[in-house]
Amino acid sequence: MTSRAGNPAPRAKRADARHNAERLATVARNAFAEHGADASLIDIARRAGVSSGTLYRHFPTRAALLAAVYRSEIEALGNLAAELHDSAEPLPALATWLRAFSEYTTTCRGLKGLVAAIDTDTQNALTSWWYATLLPAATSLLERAQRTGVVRDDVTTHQVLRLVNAVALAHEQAGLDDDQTGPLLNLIIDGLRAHRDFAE
Amino acid sequence: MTSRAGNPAPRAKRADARHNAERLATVARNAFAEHGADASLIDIARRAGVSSGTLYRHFPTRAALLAAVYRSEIEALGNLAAELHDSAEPLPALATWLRAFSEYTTTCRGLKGLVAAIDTDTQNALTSWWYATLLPAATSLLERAQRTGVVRDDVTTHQVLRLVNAVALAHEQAGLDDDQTGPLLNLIIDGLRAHRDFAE
DNA sequence: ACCTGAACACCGTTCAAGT
DNA sequence: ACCTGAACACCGTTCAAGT
Repeated sequence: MTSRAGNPAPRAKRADARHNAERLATVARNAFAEHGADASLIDIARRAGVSSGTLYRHFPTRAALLAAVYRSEIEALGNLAAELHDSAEPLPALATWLRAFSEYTTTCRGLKGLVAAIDTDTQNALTSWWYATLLPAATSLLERAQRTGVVRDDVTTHQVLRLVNAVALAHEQAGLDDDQTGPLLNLIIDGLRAHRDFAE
Repeated sequence: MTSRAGNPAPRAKRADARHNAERLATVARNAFAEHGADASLIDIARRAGVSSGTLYRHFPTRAALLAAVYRSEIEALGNLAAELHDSAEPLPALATWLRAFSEYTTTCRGLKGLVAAIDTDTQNALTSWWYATLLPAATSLLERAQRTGVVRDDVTTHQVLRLVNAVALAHEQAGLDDDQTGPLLNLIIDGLRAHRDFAE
């Protein structure tokens, strides 16, 4: 049964390996919070008390580490999308989700780096669980709003995520100060709405 | 007369120094075009046939090099703003300028890094000529549009520049493909317009 | 006045050698 | 199966020593 399962047999890790992976993840979470998604990997390994080789063994890529660190946040965003899809009107649902998404990436700085990897790493992203969680979540809300006619239909999910993430990224490196991101998010959501007249 | 001028005496450089600075700038322009604003400085020096120390002597900071490389583009944007201020209605003037700004930063990849430095480097930016060119240009158009009531008044010039630049940045690292930036810019400009009703 | 090149302090990534 | 630590190939930045 185990060997015939669809998933390629998770294959329980050895105790020490599991411990190292966990420790790396928690150290990484702090490091990302402090230095952003570009935090030094070598420093993370050092602070976790393991060699750099061990970090690479567990997390072959930076995106893999980021995804592991922010697993629960990503899943929460996935669930939120499902809830909003059932409980709110198309436009408010999308708006609320985008605001939540923005809050998450602002609170968890590293998350922005992962979202940005959607474009950088498309090859790997396509086969990763976090991509399979986040993209359909956003897509379901966006496309519904577009079908209903309340949101312009010339934008894709990729573009919207990119846009909101870009705002968060720009804000991050601007020296986070206060939550000045509100007005810009309102601007974006307003811009998303289907427009009748357009100034040229 | 020369020594009593307001500017701190440009003080003609020695011929070799001037030649090195020019060569560095042209090499840098290529490097930035190829690798973006993060292009390796050491590589630029190498390709220009000078030592890294020489690069630092002429351009003590990355932003200084970027500003030197994109001098004409920055001035062109300044002039364009003045023209549009006189020749076009508030909203179209702002929209056109933002589109031009976006085109410039897309064509000259490194320009995005300079604009981003407005936030990173505020200290130095405040005293730099490019800042004194770009910011007033954008501000004059934005504030006029706000006074006229056609653009929402809860955004600052900083925010708008940041936003447009962020879109360009995100688009750059997404693998430039085609000019997919059009729809997003339209979205932003649309969002900038003063809104009567707002969906929450 | 200007330039060179070494020096310092950092990276990411891989891979033989160990347990 | 997992880990270590050295090795390789890169950075940015500074500064004595030269011309």
